[in-house]
Amino acid sequence: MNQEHMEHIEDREELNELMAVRRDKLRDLIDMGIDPFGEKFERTHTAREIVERFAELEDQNTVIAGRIMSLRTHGKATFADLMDSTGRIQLYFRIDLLGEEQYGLLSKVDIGDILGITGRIFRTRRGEISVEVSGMKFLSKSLRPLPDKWHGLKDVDLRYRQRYVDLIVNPGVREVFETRSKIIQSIRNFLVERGYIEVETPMLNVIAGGANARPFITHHNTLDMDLYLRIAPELYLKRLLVGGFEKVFELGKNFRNEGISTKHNPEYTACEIYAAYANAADMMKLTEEIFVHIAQEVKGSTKIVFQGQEIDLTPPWPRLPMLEAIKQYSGVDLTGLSDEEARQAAREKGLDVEPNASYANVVEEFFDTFVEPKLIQPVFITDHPVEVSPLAKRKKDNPKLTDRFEPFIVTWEVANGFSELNDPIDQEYRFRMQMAQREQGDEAAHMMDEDYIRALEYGMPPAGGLGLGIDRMVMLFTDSPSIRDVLLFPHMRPRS
RNA sequence: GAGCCAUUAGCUCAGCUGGUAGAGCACCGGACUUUUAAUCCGGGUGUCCCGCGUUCGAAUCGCGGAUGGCUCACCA
Repeated sequence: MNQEHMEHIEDREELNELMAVRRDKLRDLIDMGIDPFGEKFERTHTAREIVERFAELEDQNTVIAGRIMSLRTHGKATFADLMDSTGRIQLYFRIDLLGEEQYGLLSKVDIGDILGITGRIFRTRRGEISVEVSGMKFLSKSLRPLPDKWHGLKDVDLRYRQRYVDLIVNPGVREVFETRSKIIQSIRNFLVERGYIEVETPMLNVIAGGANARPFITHHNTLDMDLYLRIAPELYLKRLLVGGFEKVFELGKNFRNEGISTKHNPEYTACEIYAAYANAADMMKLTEEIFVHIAQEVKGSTKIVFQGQEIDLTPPWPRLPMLEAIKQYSGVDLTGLSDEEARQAAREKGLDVEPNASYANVVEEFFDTFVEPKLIQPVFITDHPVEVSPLAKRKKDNPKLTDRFEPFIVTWEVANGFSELNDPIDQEYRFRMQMAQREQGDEAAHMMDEDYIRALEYGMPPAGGLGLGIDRMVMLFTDSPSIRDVLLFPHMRPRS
């Protein structure tokens, strides 16, 4: 600890009283020759182990470490709660056991300090499993006060910006992210066990393809060229099917330069899965299996509760063609209508449609207005119009529709899949249609990807593809109403 | 991007029709050797989000701005 360091401790012009007091204690510890920021510390138990295995551990010595979450001083005895990643355990300090000097150090301990503790496991008169402290070591002095021990941190702005504090004081938050980890791990295990190979494809793209979305633009200095952050890995993964991989998946982030909402974050996690020689029907079954697998692993049941509603994930989920869903929920049959007829039908139902809206636009509008808000229990919406599905195979019996599906749960689209279009000639035509839309101002329409067409020209096996929205799945399984609750550091505007 | 709402102590929140800034927790001093939202006695620690305006006087009223939440739009 050099002179400069010591001077910085004094440098507290900006500090409020609470922080100044903590720095005084820090200084006192240093003056006593105690390092407030200790080193590697070997533990013998966790808080949870001590509680769960108390019968066999009673009266034994233990070495534990964690953060002090509360202090109750009673003169010559003090109680404290120590929290580690497994839970809390009570500490009991006595002056006659520690001696005056060691016991006196407690006056330098603040809520939030990280301590290493040696002691004997016992149960207090009131029945609380505790550790009677015989030795303590400062592992990290905390220089900022923690939020209210009872009310915690509620200000959502602060919770997201200072997630580290949120995690310390709101125990449920850690559980959400533990569940998130479990979900991702169980998807990975599920796919690997079935012979899928996990791959990584570029996130810096020359062409942002595989989805309809506006991309972020970045710049490569030495190449002096702009690049896009990927909006989907789809086109790369299907190049791998051309190359001979038959079952691949990628789990990672996509970046979309779109609005932010309770269901949208600019960067989000998706899992895309491709299986050669399969089709949309196979991928729907895979979707059901994955959801059931996760539900069993994290909930132990295929019935879950989301915001008070019971959701039954037991397969099979109904398959409902989009036009039938619209007929069912709006009473209007849009099958086979011309653009003008479709616009007329929309106006009759009081929908606001652009004068040049296409049939596909009208179908989407009907779906979003009348159908989507009703889709609470799991259902596959299938057979989307070809115009909004530029990478999906057309249906054999109706080339205006595609062999595509989107599962909906609690009104959210949680995935998207289809029989992959492997005809390079039709694919080139579809890209041209997309470019026409682009020219009409649709920034989210596909860009032409000549190399992808070239890949298809070598021959891609027929395949089924599936993209899972991981964040929404985590929301569903953790009963979280906002995507920000399942992202450790959701995107926030910087504070001035 | 639009509408509505919020922003007061470290945290959670009161603060009426404009009149010297409040509580609980936390913190500081004191008492207390099995407490657990420990208790008891004493202490209020503040850029009332920022700026401008109205007024004798603004946390409070008006205008502008910042950040956040919700709804809508774009999207997954």
